[in-house]
Amino acid sequence: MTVARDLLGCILHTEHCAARIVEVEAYLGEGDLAAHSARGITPRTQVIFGPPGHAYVYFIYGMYECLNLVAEPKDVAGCVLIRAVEPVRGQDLMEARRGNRVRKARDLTNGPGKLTLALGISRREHNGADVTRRTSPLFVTEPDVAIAASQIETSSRIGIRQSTDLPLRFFVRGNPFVSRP
DNA sequence: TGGCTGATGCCCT
DNA sequence: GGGCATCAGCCAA
Repeated sequence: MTVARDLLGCILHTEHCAARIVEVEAYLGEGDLAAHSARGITPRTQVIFGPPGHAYVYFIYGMYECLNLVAEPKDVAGCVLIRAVEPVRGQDLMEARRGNRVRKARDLTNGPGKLTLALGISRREHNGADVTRRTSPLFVTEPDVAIAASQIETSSRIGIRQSTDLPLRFFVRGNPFVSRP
């Protein structure tokens, strides 16, 4: 939960692109039925139970991939879903990868499935990547512009059917790339 | 502007 | 075989 808030403002880097994280959701280990880790270790969820600072990329609804960052020590479940980012570098490439249908700038990366497409993130190439190393195909660096605590807004999580009441979604107030206010 | 729906593949029971 | 941490397009107002 603390990690989730700290990730706001951080910069996510892939090979040719960089983007600022503006919306996240925390998924806890115990008692959080909405989390993929709720039923223990499976082939899909083993990364979540590994060391922190690694990427958990999963496939959903038959066509989208979503990016999480593992937040808890080894053997403890807990991760942060990256829900929206603001492009910083490589915007042309993001547009090319998203296709010509994108009309407004914010539609490029204002959702978990959209940002993985735009940044070129996939299970095959990025699941399990160590995001603390600059040599990694996917890594995170400190904020270029600090996000004040007063700018962080909290809400319940989006798109889930279990544990819908927990206040575990965090986003930057007023940022146009946030998926929903 | 907001609500509904089809697309589509994988994971787990 | 059911359900899913989604998205874009369509429709009614």
